[in-house]
Amino acid sequence: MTSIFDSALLNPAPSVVPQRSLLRLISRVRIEVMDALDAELAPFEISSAQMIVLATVANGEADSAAGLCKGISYDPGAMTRMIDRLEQKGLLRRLPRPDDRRTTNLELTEEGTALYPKLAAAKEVVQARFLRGFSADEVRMFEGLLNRMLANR
Amino acid sequence: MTSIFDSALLNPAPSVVPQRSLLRLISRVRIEVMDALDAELAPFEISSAQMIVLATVANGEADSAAGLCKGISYDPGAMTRMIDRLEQKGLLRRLPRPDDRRTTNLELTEEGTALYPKLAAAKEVVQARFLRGFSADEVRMFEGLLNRMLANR
DNA sequence: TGACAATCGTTGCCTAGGCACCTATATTCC
DNA sequence: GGAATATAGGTGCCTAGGCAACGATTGTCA
Repeated sequence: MTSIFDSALLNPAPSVVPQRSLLRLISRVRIEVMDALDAELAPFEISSAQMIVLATVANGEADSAAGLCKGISYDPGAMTRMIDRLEQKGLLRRLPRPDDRRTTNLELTEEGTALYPKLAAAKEVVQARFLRGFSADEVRMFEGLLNRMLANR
Repeated sequence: MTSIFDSALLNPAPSVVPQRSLLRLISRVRIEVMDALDAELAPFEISSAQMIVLATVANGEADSAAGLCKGISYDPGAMTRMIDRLEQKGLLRRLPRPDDRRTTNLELTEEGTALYPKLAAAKEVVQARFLRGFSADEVRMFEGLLNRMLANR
């Protein structure tokens, strides 16, 4: 699950040329992390993208397609098709909402509910792997720097 | 130029829910940075992906399609078409290489050479914007943490 | 109330990367 | 030298997201 944007801003030959640009470095870290996550999720036949949706619903951060789109910056058309796929897999369910007939509520099926913890565990495995050797302070500092970048947006 | 993978690992409603996961945070930072870069490059009608290729060639980090693919983790088929596009735009040129007829050398055209500094400047603008308020030490530390993540891969 | 705007989900079309496969050429190694 | 292997680039097919447009529904407000 790797696009040129993942490796964006030039990833010189892996670990040959030193990363000179923070932007490059961030992109490169992201691609590595995501590839690792995809590999970790492969046994479940779930893509990162699908996990995102399932997790967002599982965590109660969204209960409709529109909510999902807002929450994770996703195209509504793409989301329709994404939900189709997850429904076909039997992990997610669309429910009519009586008080607003434009919207359909989303909820995990029993199967989806059963699967999700395994997906979340896979994510934790990947995260822990990449953070090997980081102290709690370093993780906090890292988060702080990333959040400051976001705030600068 | 934003995919769900960009926002991967759940980006809760922007700046509403605190980012709890480093993975999320990295993905979110990347998407913001890339969106900003795309916006900055828009006047030149160049995508981030195209800039990556141009920059890699301009910096002498690759001079063939295969070199580009290795350097930035890109699919050969996609690269063929990418180069097609850049050639159509008159920014890049394919040249036969006498000593290896499998390969075609790549080089920027005059137009490409003229354009590239503007693209590089756009990237600097974006990077500087996101690093506002960072001390040199902080940038170094940030790079260090990212590189340690890569080393943990 | 009734016109207008906003929202929700969907669809069709376009773009673009991933993968499998192919041909041509180079390299390796017996 | 010659067969096997590797590499370079290209093509077709598939998937999937972005965008524009649409119908249905709901909200706004004059």
